[in-house]
Amino acid sequence: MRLSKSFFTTLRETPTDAEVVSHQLLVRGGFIRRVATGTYSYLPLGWRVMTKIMQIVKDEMAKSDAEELMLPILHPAELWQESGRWNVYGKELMRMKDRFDREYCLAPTAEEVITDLVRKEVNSYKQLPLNLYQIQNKYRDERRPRFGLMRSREFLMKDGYSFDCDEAGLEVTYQKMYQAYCNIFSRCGMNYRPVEADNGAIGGSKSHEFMALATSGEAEVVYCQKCDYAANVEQAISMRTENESSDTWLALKKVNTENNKTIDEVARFLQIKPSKLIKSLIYKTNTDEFIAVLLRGDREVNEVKLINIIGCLEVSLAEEQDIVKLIGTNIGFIGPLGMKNIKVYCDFEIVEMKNAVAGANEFQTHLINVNYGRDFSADYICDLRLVGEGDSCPNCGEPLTIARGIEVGQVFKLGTKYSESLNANYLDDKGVSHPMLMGCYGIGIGRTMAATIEQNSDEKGIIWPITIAPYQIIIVPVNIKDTEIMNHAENIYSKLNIAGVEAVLDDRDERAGVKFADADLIGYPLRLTVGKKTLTDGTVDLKIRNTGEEIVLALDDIVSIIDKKIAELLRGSDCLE
RNA sequence: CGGGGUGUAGCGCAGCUUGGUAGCGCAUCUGGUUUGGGACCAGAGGGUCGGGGGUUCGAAUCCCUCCACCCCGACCA
Repeated sequence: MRLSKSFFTTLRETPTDAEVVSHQLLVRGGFIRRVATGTYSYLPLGWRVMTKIMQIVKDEMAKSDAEELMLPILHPAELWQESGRWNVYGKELMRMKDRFDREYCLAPTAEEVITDLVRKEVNSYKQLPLNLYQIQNKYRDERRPRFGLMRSREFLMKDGYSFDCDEAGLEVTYQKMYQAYCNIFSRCGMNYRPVEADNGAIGGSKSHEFMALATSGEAEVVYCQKCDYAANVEQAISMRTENESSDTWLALKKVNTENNKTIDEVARFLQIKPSKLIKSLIYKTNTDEFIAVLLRGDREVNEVKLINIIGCLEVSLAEEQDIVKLIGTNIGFIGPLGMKNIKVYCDFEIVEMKNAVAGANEFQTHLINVNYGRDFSADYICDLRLVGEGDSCPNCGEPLTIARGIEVGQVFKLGTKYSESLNANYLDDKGVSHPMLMGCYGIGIGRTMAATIEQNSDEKGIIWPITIAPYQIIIVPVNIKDTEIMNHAENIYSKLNIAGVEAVLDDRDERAGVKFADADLIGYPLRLTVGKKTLTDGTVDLKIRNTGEEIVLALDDIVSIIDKKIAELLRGSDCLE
């Protein structure tokens, strides 16, 4: 490609509406342009990167026996009603009607359509397993699209779906996809970590997310530096603390705590640690049911765990007026003793606590020497706490670390969730009908591109890993009006093309400084400068973007040395974890 | 959906308080001089001041109302 002929523009200034580096650099470098909130056009440069990522995906899918197909974006409401998700998915589902008032949605994911396809075509165990995928736009009416390509309403996603005869088969497929995803993100030069994840609205039994580690990430990841434990904080568990003391139960006592309501206030007032308190919270579910949650004073509730345990869709802290009506006391003095007409969910740690402090369900009053088993009980004892930095790893007991991450991919075991609701069955070798075991596997292509930039940039611009760079090398003739220099540049350009190197020639009538600045901004891994030295010494300068290293090359060595450098960079990206 | 903020040329902004018919830098176009890290000189083009309504002799500026966009808050690729 010659830049003079290319649809290519860069901005000198950072657009004010872009907050994170990936968004800023994608816009400044002329990779994307916004069309409306959460929707973007991909300019030629951006689309080249997207295509590179897709090619890696396709390559790894082919190696894992997954076949590519193409499903529609426009889905009829009937299929979503059949699976039950038409009502469950909520406002994120983009819904529309045609001229006859028939209802449709724009696909946020495609379990319904693929399951419908497979149930009609597959009857026998002999046709299984199947692993199918597509790469196509998806639509989610996000509450708040932001950060450019990181969270948009329309986005390109690779979504794959597998169909197996039984649990064992699904496990094999799942592991294959897991490995394929590791390969894909490694080849994209990404610093990522697979973590245990919640299944969320898609449902199913087992799931891993692939997190690109980045401070701008919206997700929190918990991991152990000693062993391989890693999980989304929503899902993370920690080793249960042992019974801290062998204290004997003391007599229950009531104390006046004046106007001290919060855990910190009460702890300070009574001169005890927050961990000696029992935190009592009242939640309201999406079906307007109230429940109580008991947690150690220094812990936070993991609402995702709570939702999964209750089996509802949403929870929120109850309003004070509802609490007064229900419990008979104000926020700040709620406690587990004498709680009636309300289900109590109690964290494991509460059971271990000795002589704790809790609200007395009485204004300005707390109870001391509260003990589980003697003074109160709960309807459910379960793990409800949000894991924090320094908690013990559930596998090895070492302190856990928390980091931020961008979710670039996720693999799910769906089991029979969709095959049962949509009747996707097969006959086994005895003629008995069974529902198929499904898995689904997604990668955000644009998000992968953005996450790569979050991890690879400097003050000058992007530093693409060579595997997904829009071009491998840019040739910069310092002055295009000097025909000798231009002849050399053209000559080198065509030689590199013949050698199969992805090269771009900056033949714009610009000063060298402008071209260098643009090359740094775009992030080409290699840059070759052709100038006066080429005429006098017969040499060109090769600059490596990620190291800043500069090499002087003789004209005759260009192709061989560049081949070698590219091979080196390719090896480098494979070595990343 | 709440809270906060912004809309003036392709991009970044000033002007608005105190109404008088729009300006700066970059980019673009023409000519010239330059040419290894975002050149210089001279000239030029480009805006229904987010939309609509109102007040006024007169509105970018004051009032009303819509709209768009961005940022912060219990969600997903």
